[in-house]
Amino acid sequence: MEISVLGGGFKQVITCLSHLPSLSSPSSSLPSTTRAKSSHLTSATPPLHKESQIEPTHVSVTPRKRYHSVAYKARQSAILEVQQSSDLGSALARLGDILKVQDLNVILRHFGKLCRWQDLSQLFDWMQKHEKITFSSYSSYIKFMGKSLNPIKALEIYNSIQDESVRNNVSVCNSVLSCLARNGKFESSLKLFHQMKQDGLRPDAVTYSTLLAGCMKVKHGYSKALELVREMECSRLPMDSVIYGTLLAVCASNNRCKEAENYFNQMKDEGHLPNVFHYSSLLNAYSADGDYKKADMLVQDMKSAGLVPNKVILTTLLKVYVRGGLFEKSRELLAELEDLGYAEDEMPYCLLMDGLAKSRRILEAKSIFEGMKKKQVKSDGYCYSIMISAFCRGGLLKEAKQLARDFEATYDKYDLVMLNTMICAYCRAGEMESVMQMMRKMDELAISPDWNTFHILIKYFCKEKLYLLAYRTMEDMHNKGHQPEEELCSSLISHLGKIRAHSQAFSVYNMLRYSKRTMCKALHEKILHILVAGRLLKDAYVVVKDNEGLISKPSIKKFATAFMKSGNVNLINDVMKAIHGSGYKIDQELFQMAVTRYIAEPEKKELLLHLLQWMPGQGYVVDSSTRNMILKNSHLFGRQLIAEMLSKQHARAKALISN
DNA sequence: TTAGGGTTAG
Repeated sequence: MEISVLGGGFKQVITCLSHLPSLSSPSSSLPSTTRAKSSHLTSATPPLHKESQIEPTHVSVTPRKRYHSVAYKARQSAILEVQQSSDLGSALARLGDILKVQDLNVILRHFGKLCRWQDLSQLFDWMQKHEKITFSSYSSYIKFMGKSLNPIKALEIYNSIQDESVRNNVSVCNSVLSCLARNGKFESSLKLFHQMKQDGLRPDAVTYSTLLAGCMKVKHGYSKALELVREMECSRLPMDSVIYGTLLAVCASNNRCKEAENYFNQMKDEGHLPNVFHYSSLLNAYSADGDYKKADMLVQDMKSAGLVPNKVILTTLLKVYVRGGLFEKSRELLAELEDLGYAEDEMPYCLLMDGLAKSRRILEAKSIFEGMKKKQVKSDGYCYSIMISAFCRGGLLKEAKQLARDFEATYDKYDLVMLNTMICAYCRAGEMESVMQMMRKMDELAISPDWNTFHILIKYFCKEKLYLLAYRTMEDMHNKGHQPEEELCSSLISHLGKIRAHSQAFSVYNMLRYSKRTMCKALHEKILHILVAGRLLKDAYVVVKDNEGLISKPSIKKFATAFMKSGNVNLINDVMKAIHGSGYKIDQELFQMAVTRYIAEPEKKELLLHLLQWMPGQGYVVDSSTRNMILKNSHLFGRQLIAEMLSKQHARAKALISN
């Protein structure tokens, strides 16, 4: 009955196939609607080859291919049997001989599409073992490895390929590169790409498209993308609409608004029609600087081209309006989103609330929040975190606290953003107990505060004069890979200095020093004072040595005096050289102190002799009282040597005077 | 006959 609505060709195929028991069953089990839908297969255009191999029942609808050889039918039936078998191993043992490589590839792709990773690997291993494998087997298998998030395995497979023609096959290479790029290993994929080219790969447009897609998620992605585009141009590979799409997305994610616009126009000039995604990327680029005039024009242009703005387009437009401070227009657009059923979750509301809050229009944000709660919009708590921050920002701490409590009562699940928000709210409200409670919760969930929250916590602890707690928090922050702001470090260093936590102060100084941030000069001097006060003279020496020319003379004098008095005697000469090197003119008092230390420790006589020898070369000579002191104790050092050195210094002094 | 892209919102 159903068959009568179909063309005669299809009817005949059904009749013909029904002779084969294994093939007739899937077809007859189709519901009648599905069969009716399949009627397009009776049209003159043959179905995709791909499809025909996976579903042999739909094969050969064109009259020319209506009848197949027995061997062909046997293969098709074997493909189905292997695909449906519950014991792949035995199915392959039974049917492997009938199946050609291309049949096995069909099965391989079938498993991949259905995410049957176990079967996929088992089949691939079998194919390798029986040497029934082609480059397309590798290409498909590696692609699916990438989808199953196993880039290491994919790379292993690729590296194990011995046959050079397969290794350099462009589609195999593209698969590997795509697999690395999509699994966040963009740098590795670029490296491999260069290696592949050296080994003989001739990249095609797909190769470049793959690599360009990787540029989206990385830092400096835009400049990398430009390099790739230039390389493409040099190889005379034409741009197509896919590549333009990728490029636009790269521009958008790197805030390259002007460039996105240029590519968009270039694309149109070359005759490629932009689709919703192209528009969306460009619109997203506009949203970065809130250019609502351009955004409006673009959406208009899109409509004239016959495209209907979808949820993403309209939400992005809302973002543009919010960024541009057009709150009235934003409200109207939000209403439109609601009418279209595009505001079923909290996101568009949050966008607007956040924008209002950032413009200090807290009460307006609050009214949006209340409106969305009244409408019972689906929320996972994000709107709470926005409003709690908003209340904090507006100094409405009571409201913030109340909302935090509401949130705690409604949701028992905390996520990173919420915990950060709550900690910030409680810090602002001065609720130490609640802050600690939230921190414990973070600990339990193995979540760590974000950069901003760390700052707020540290500032809060400083305000409460809990400097050691602030220090431990900063240490934690540093260990988690965050770089604290210089100003915060500087103030914590001062506080720690005041409570005589000298080594902790030095540790904060070092966190800053070994980060890539620039440091203001005064900080070196500040830490130097703290270290000197704490008698951490060796550390102080390192600070002086590492910051030649950045420390004032009085500070150097203070340090040097402290060092000569009680620093490590073995480093006295080094300190002399360091302060001289930083342009400080060493005075007699310091020399006298140094000599006194050496006299007290005669076993260090080599050091004294070294100092005396070094002095004249730098224009220094000992004064008479130091000289007398040395002479008085010269038996400790060897009279002859001392006499020689002092006479050298004397000669130098005379020369200096006559000059 | 194999490989490629993409949108919003922490």
